[in-house]
Amino acid sequence: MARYNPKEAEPKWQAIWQAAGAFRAPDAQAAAGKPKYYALEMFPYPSGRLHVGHVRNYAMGDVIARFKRAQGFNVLHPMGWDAFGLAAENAAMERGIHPKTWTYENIAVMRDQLKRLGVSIDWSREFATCDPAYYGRQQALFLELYARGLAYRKEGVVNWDPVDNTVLANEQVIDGRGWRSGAPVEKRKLTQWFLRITDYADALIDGLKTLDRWPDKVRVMQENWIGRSTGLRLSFAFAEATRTEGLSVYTTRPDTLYGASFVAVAPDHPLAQEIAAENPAAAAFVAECRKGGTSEAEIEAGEKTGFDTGLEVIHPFDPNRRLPVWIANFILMDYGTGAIFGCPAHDQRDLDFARKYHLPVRPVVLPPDADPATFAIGDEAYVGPGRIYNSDFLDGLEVEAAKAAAIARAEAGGFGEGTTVYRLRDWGVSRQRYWGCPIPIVYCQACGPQAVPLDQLPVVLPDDVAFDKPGNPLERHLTWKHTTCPQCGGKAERETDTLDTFVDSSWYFIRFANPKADAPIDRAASDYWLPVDQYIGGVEHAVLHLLYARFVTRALADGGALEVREPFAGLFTQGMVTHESYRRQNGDWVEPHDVKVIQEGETRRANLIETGEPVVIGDIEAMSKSKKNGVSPEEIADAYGMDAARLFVMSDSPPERDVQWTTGGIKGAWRLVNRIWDEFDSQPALALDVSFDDDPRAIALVRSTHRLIKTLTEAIEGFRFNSGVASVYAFLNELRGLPASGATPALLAARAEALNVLARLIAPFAPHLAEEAWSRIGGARLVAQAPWPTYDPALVAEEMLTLPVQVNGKRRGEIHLPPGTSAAEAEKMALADPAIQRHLEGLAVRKVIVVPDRIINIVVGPAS
RNA sequence: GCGGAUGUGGCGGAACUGGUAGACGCACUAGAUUUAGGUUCUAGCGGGGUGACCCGUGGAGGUUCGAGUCCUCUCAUCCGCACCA
Repeated sequence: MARYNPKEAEPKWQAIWQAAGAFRAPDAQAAAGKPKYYALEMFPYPSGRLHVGHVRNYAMGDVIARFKRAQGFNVLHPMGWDAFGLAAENAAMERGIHPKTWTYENIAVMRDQLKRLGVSIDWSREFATCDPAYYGRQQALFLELYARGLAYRKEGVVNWDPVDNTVLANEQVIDGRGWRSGAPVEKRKLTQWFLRITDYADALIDGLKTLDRWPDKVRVMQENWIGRSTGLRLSFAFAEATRTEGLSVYTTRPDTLYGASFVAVAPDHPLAQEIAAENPAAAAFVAECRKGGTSEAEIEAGEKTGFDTGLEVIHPFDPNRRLPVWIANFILMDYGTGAIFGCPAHDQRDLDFARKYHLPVRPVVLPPDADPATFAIGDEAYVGPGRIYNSDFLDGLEVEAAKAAAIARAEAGGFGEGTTVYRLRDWGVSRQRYWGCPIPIVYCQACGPQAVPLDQLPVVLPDDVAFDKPGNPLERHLTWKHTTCPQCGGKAERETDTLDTFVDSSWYFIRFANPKADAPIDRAASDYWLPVDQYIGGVEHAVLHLLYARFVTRALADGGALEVREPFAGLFTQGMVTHESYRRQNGDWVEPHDVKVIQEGETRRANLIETGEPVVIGDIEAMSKSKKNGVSPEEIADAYGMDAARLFVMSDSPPERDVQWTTGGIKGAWRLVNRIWDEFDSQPALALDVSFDDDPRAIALVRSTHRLIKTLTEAIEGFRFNSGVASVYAFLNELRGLPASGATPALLAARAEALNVLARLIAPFAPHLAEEAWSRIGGARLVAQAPWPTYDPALVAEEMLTLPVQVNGKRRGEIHLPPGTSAAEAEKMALADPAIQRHLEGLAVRKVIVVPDRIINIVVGPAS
């Protein structure tokens, strides 16, 4: 008996897998005949070290990959690096190390760490997005989008992060702050490159319906983000004859037009600007809005303020009515037309505004049971269904019908049209940073912007750059940006902005299909491997990365480069790894390995190991550098091995939920590793071919084994890894009750069979242990190459069932019978049971419900 | 405010399409081995009575022979979006 030694076994098997090429995905051409399976985890940013969250993420993907491989699929399970980004530049500024050096060194470290996890990756396909071989092809794709008008340049107001010194996409602004720096975002006017994602707004919404293996949450988030709404765009004519141009407003409630009591425009609206230019009071109000617009307190309070311009517009359906035109702080310039009509009775914001400025409130939608004579609006706008009244030609219509009628009238009158608007904006991809993919465009004085010819790609980043000053080093580089125009040969300058790193991650999964191809996309290879069958990562990418990737895939497919339109057929968003946090008396955070937790009965306290100083046990939170509550994979591997860590992060909570890292938990997993090993280690030589029938315990074991195959297979397929591991525990408890030696040949044979199956079943979870076990029992080749066990449905069924017997719904006894026993027979047995009879005394049986092989319920009443 | 989820022992969590609630693990208690500690093993472990009885899945109703599961209302927590017309 030897204790399992992961420190020896893990590197040993990793080397053997590598030598055997066990995880190499076949080329698409060679792959025919077998079904394919593409398992992918979101590739990491090479920050420099792996954390336990990564372990969980990659272990889950690995379970799927190994499982599918064993089931006979051609599995593609690649790995790469999302390697461009700001952190590298920050390192350059703080430590004087070149971003490239920093990045590739980090990659080397993390590759090593990943390999030590024992994840079954095809390393031959590895690449980093900062490899010129990758970003050069990305430049080619960008130019293709440019040629098709899907990439374009325009001047616009952009989100400027003053700390990171760069532009941010709308998706990267959270609560008015930069998603990385946390600094309040400023508005700036700049000329920027955009990708025309809005062209795909409908397709991206409609496509969500086909993604039935995506979490609802993510689909809903994307749908909300795109924010499609349908309504009416209509033009209000001004009462002032000097204004010939109408005021265009957008509404989703054209049915309530007769309830309009004012019109309002955003402070940034051209009309507001125009008025502000002449009217100091208006200018002051607009300035106030600008200032307050970004203040959180203002938004929180939600107070509506406005400025009456004195202008009036004519109601489009009733030329006799005039509506005042206001500038209002709650109107957004970048949604719809930046102008609205206010219907206070049926919109809460308009109501708040109307009450403040004493504007009329005129209800036009009558709730189903309300009396038109008495119905009135109080402090709450009525937004429910009903019938239109007070509305001339719309009277009597239901809301939806009235919308259609109002739109039809507006269209007929030539002053409006039914339209769809989106919240989604085009994707701004220019970043004023060095460490990113150069945008392959040059600007010529004579010819304007020109695409860099394909044969001049990649446009490579210069290495000799300095980070001693803020701003973009590419801008300051002495020679890099100076080039010639591909059109006229004259002097030209390169674009010095680089692409948002989310562009890099929008097609990497396509490149994995054939990362060596000359063309950016190998059509045959990507048609074979795509879509990704199972994508795994954190929810934090629900809108950003996942929406961009869906867009880019569609755009490329429309250009004929791809077959698939949805890149990720299945998405799984895994939970985080959390840990208790600890603080010293002075408030400093301390790391878990510096803390000793003492259990006294049911209470816990903690001390610093070194000084004995008591520390406060804090909240359970996501592991983070600032809270110092992280645990490094190295520490864990040293103490327990990677298999124990993998088992633990997958066993303690459902995969979609957070899991709390605890010492007790990892020790439990380590015990499991040893208990499994002990079973294999104590197994005598393979038993001979005997009949299991000779020993009832043997038959029982065979049945349990087959049941385990079924349970575990279904657990993996259903992403219930925690239940799967639990079933292994239960099986082991059963195995432990059986003698390993000195038993009947039948039992020994059943045991051998059980271990043969067990080694294969645990392989996805604890691959090194499984190999060690497999070799201990003389399994053929590697367990990584062994087929997934299948079960015999006949053996999965119990031989004997225990059915509860209820009397009036309360459990009063049980009977034992073989499965398939007839209802009549079961009823007879239940009624004959002495324990049951006791409860039937003096009562009349009214009804007996028998659910075969499940339960029996006897309904009784007083004897008549 | 809108949208999405989640509430089950001391803790993480099981329970397939309504059918024995608490699998499995952690922690805890007692005992055994070793004994410096840890490890390992055995037993117990929702609450109450402690006899084969009652109560129990956030709360209140309801449907059903039977509800953690379905319906209505309600409370709490978490997440996302947030003046989107």
